[in-house]
Amino acid sequence: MEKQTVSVKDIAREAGTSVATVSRVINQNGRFSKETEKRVWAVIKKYNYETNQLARSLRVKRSTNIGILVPDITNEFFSGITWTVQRELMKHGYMTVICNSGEDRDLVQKQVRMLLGQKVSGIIYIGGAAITDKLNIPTIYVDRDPRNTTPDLENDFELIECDNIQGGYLAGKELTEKGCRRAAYVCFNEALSTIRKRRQGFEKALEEAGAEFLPENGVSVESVTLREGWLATEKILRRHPDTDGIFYMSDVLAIGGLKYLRQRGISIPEKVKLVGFDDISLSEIIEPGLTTIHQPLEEMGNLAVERLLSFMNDGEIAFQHERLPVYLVRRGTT
Amino acid sequence: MEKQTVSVKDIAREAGTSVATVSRVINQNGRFSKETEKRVWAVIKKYNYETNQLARSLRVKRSTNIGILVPDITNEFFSGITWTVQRELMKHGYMTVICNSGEDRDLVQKQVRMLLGQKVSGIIYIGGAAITDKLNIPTIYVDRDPRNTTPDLENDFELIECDNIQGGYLAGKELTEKGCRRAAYVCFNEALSTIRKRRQGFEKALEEAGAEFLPENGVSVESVTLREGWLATEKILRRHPDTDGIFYMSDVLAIGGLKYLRQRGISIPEKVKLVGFDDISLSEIIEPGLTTIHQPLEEMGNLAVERLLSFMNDGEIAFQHERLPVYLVRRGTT
DNA sequence: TTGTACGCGTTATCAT
DNA sequence: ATGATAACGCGTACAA
Repeated sequence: MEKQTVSVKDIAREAGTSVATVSRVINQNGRFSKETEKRVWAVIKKYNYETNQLARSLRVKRSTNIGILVPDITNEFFSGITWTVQRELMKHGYMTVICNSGEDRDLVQKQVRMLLGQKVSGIIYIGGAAITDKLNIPTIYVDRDPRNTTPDLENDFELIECDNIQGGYLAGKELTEKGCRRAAYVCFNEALSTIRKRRQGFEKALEEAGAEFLPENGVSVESVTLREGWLATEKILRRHPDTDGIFYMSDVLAIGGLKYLRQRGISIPEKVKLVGFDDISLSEIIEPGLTTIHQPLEEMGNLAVERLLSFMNDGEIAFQHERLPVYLVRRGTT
Repeated sequence: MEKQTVSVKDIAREAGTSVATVSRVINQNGRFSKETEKRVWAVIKKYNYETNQLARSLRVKRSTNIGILVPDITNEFFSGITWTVQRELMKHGYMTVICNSGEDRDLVQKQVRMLLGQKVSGIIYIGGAAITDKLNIPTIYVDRDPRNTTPDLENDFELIECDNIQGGYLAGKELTEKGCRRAAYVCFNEALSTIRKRRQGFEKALEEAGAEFLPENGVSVESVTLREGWLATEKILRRHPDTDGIFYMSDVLAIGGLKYLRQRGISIPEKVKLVGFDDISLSEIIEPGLTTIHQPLEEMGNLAVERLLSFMNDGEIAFQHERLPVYLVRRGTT
């Protein structure tokens, strides 16, 4: 074992001064002579002292940590936005605590409690569903609208989302314009605001085009994985072999579906056309390239941080709901 | 604003007892009457009290948090192993603080300091390169051997890695057995133990097969992205148009390379054969399926947690270096 | 069974 | 410019 945790007291003793002075030097508060400062720094270096953040946060009643809640870190969309947020927060001197829930509602609760117990000064809640308590610290919701699952929330919360309705609409429009008459969709959790809005826009587009829309042509999967996309596609084509277009509400699902169609020798886009959502990097790489709805991931992350900072610093609480535009990226599946 | 943070003192007052009793009830220590326990719990519920982890950890000198350091959360290999570790730690009552460094050395240092300042009880260091200080708390290194970059470390550290030499060897063997005579490789950071070992095994296989190996046929990329894989492949083929096999030390790079070859109309595997490393889910989905070296991601994560727990609890420090077996997954690129 | 009082490592206030 | 000391919220030894 090395030496036990060295504290300001140790530094003070060694530097022949008091703890108050050491603290002042460290935080560059108050005044002190150049000479003692030198001495203090020297001892700090010598003992490799690091201030105990626990004690510090306890004392000042706030930490310099921000919590990020994310539903599925293995999905590139979420890991990408998480990374953006973390990088941006860092520029402003904040450390980031990433909590992955794996879409587990109970776990989210535990994680929220941990973050609160840890006295983080803010929370960025990506894919913010399934929280029951209203948070009393600065919080920015990103991607999913929490109102469905958090009854306490009225409109007094900040939300950064993309235009999901428009996204769904663009997807539907692309399919019908390319000739689809019997389109289906694959969604994830129907309770999520993102999913509902995307479907809403999708249905509107089909309706406008006078395309037949079979409500039972929607399939909901258990989790967002390639395999689930594969299975969902199989289910759809088994039920309605004449399906000529599928809208997947996540690129990961779409790519799984693409795989199924290729294995079955079903030609894309001639026989079946596909549109995804998110525009993750794979979508460009896969063959044929996946036509999809691009989400402005970076902008969402940056805006979230910007809002959180002004929330925390200026205390500004506008409770804005920002809706960022999306656009269609046309590739080989339509 | 809601009520300010409620503490044990508040609970004690309201329950008509002392702080000591409240604390005992919460932690189920010592003895107390069933009756007072009831009363205390009731008040706790009523005020929605949550213990301040900062204060608690400060007092008991240890937290129930574990830090995870990971170099690139957007890479499925790392996010997958991170998720496994987190899930497993949770089962044992530990919360997890994920720190993504984006392969930034300076950032890693900052994050380590934060974790230490946060008094985490342990650290799982995935892809553990670029740390200068020796950690004085239970630490398990996963994937990368830290000795190259952490001079202080002799052999007194725990490491969980896969058999990288064997992996490289299997890759080289596969290529030569399928007829490659002029193979190249694409690596990431040549200083990393994983990379060096993979290359070592690869070269050995080529040598055994009597295949020509051009040292300058290795390309090192700046970051592990699809784009970098694409560029590296272009570079290789421009330099040596007769290259007939490429070993990518990460699936992400390989898939980027695959894309390049398809765009150039170079037939796979007839003209050029490819082998990747990691076996991420994309590798199975892509067309043609990527032949790659499978890393036992789950086992690595589980073992890391197991070791960390015995390190922390039993104080058992065997400083073992575990090397888990890998195997080749043959798909369409060879 | 329960309460009092101290200490964990910091920072901030008030003296000096 | 510097030092003594209270306070942050909690756990626990000791006393009752």
